[in-house]
Amino acid sequence: MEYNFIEIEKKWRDHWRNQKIYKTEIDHSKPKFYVLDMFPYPSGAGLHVGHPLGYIASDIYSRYKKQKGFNVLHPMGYDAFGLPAEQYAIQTGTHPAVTTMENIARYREQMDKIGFSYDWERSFKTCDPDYYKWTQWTFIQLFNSYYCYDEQQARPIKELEEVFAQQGNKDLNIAQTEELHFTAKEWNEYDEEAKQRVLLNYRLAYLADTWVNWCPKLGTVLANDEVVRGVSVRGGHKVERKLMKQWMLRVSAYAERLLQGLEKINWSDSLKDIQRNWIGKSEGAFIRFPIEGREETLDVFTTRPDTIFGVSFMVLFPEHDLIQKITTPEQKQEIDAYMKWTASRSETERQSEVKKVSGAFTGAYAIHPFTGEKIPIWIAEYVLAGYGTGAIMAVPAHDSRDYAFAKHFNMPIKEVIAGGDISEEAFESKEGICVNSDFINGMNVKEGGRVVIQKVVDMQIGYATINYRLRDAIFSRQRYWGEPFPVYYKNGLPYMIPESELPLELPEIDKFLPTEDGEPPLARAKNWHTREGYEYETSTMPGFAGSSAYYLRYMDPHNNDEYFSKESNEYWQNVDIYVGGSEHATGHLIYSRFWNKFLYDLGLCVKDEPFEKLINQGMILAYSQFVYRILGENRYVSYGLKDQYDTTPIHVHVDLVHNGVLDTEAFKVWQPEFANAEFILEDGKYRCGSEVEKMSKSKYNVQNPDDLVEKYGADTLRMYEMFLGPLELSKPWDTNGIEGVYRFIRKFWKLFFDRDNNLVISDGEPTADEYKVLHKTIKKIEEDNERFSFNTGVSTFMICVNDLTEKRCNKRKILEPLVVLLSAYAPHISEELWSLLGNQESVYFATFPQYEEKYLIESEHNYPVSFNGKTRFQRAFPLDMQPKEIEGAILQDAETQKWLDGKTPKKVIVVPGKIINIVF
RNA sequence: GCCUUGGUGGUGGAAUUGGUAGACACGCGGGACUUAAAAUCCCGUGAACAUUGCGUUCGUGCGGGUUCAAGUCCCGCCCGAGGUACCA
Repeated sequence: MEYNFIEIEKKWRDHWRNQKIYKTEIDHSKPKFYVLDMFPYPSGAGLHVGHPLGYIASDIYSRYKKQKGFNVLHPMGYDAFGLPAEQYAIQTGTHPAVTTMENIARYREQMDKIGFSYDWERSFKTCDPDYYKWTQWTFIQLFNSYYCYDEQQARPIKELEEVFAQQGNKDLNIAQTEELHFTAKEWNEYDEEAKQRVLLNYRLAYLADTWVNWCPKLGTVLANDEVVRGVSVRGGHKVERKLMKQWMLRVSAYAERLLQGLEKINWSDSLKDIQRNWIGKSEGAFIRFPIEGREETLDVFTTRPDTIFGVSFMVLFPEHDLIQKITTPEQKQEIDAYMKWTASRSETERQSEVKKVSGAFTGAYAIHPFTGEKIPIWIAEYVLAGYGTGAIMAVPAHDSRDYAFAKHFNMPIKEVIAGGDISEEAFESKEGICVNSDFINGMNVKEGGRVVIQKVVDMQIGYATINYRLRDAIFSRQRYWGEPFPVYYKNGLPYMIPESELPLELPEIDKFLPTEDGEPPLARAKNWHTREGYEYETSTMPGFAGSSAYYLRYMDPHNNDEYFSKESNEYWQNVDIYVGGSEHATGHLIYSRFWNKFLYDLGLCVKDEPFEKLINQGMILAYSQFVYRILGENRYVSYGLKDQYDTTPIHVHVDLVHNGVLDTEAFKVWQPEFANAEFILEDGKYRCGSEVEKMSKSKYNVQNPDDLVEKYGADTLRMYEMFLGPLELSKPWDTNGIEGVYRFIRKFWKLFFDRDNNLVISDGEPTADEYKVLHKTIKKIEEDNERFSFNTGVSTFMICVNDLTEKRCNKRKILEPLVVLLSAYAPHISEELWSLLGNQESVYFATFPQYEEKYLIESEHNYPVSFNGKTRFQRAFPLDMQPKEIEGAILQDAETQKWLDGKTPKKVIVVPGKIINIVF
């Protein structure tokens, strides 16, 4: 029998589907293991070879874990709400649901061809009403909760109402939008509307006027993680700052837990660091400065209370509430002009001119709490609205931004920490001795800071506090293709529709554009909400709403009464291995952790963290190939000779190039303009130039997995994608090496057949040498699998097969375990060989082969060594050993003799610490 | 700027706790089979020198250090990739 992968793969694909081999159910007799891929957004372009990289790795691991006796949950679904389908709908009028369904069908077809072991019965897409019902449900729970810092968890808002009625909001340590003060009496006298308004200040999903990233081109607001360097991640459009009433999620309340949680999960340090930076915890002090001649105070947050004697001016962000109140008539014009100027500047402009100093003086002065000095109050763009109090005390001697500002506007720079030279630049070190600083002179920075904080506490003008960079997430999008909010409005205040009415389905509308008066597309919907006479929310939820807890839904995807059953969650717990790209570090992976922690607080799920271990697969780039056209001619010159001519490089389709050599005939046929092309060759060949770029249609470098599956088979593709290099690394796709893997697969196949392609398997007892090969392979593959090192895993197989081919080994006792071993990597061929060996059940259910140590120990580098009275199989010898040849000396104890089995080694060659060879 | 990574043959990459650096594969060169090609198989392939068998020296971005032993650990640089950036 020839190795006919087309037939074999189709046969087993059908078999797996028909027999529902990959159906997973709760099984308390086995330990669970949950392996998850980040589900894809089904785009119109289909999958290219980069997409399946992570899926193949997780599939190998799932199959491996299954073989080790775990009950493995390995699901797949689609992140189906999103901008591209909606943009397409606006252009063509095709409903996003239609586009999405088509794309999903294509994705599914492509994935099926690669032989994944997903349990497709658990699959769903985020735009299914059955699914987003629970996204909406969670939103309602967020709305009905507040966050208690003392308990470090979310609590029902009802509880808070009772507390307010009894004691007002004094001394409550809870998350809030702004600081309010009211007594129980005041609360009880509020009418319903006023109470609701106050409660919004504490809800975990709340409505507030916020400065948002508004993208006019996309017609919607964007979250911080959706904006990079002042432009939108999707499309790269300009983003403006705008004050809008938006739904927000109080993610910031969870900042500390999100930070702490990182300690107990197994993610890469770099990813944890990205999250730590994003959360941005900084310890410092809140200090209240009096303003000369006014009742209002100027509140600042600083991490350097020790530098308070170096303050030479104060700065507010340009839209700060205080500005209108404190600006003096003389300065009014200047301030107004400055505010007008900053308002006109887009986020993009601001970001690109970070180094440029600008600002204006309000004419007002703050009073230094210790010295009584007058400190001028300025406004400037470099102070941010969303961080701290939106106001700073500027200490130019010890902060480079304040330094630049002081230099530019000619303000005093006063050294208060010794150790630097402030004549040229700010001294920002946090080590040093306080000078020119009254009662903290001579103390070090830390101590000085402590004393200052103590002092402001005594004076009741401040306290030590912690600030986080993490902001609340903007949760409204002015788009159609997303989850509708289960919200209606009464007198401008939001109310949730009852849970019994969920899901609130997305209505049909005639056009997907915003309305003429700028309302989101949903405002076009007619007779949608059943509540006549009330306004309803016309925004929809952002992309991360549906993707924040989808992994929980896989545990119990068809449950219509609950998000997921208690039983299923107690069994599956959380994701053991999560595989996906690191581009989600500050978006999805923060929101998911937040969402999960909230559900944990509700008592819905048993685990506080959603993803125990995270594997980041690298991006697959592509080599683009170039030909060099001589300027103004239809002649093309080979890469090595191109410098002798005046040429332009032209992208050429990668399929026309093999190992850097252009197939000139195919090139002529490729496009009409090349039909009469002439070539200047080197060594009789046309060599192309190449460059590493992202995969893109226009660069003719996209590699489609379907083509490769057709040419080499899915098993070869799977193994080759793994063989390419370490999973985490970004690397260029290079089809050239795939032949090597293909050769290996056929070589493996040939072990089972004779010259005439008859199955010939011997039942003979393998030799010790053959066992050694097998056991070494098993041990190595197991190690490679456990650390997700599938590139070395593939190599291990190759070495083993080369070895067995040389030994002409066709013994069942060797080959059968190898088939099981290989089935995680190359399931189709393994399944075929497994059944040819006479097995009835699918190889998917076979257990991982065990090895016997007696053969293993004979492998190189593992020798029994007696040390401290124990015999171990190890490489290293005691440290005092010198390099030499030892004649029998170290192998004389009883244990070692037993292993040597009467044989006497002639000579043992060691380098210090390691045996190189034993000569018998 | 700050944080995180990484730098090994012509190429992708091995080397798990410091222990024969370059596994495995591609490419390249040579050979066998063949009328020929494809396929397959075998040999060689870090560099330099030496060469009829052993062989010698140098080699993991650069410069130092620790160690019997360093790609791996420490100190100081250089370069690349990713993240982040007026976060007070």
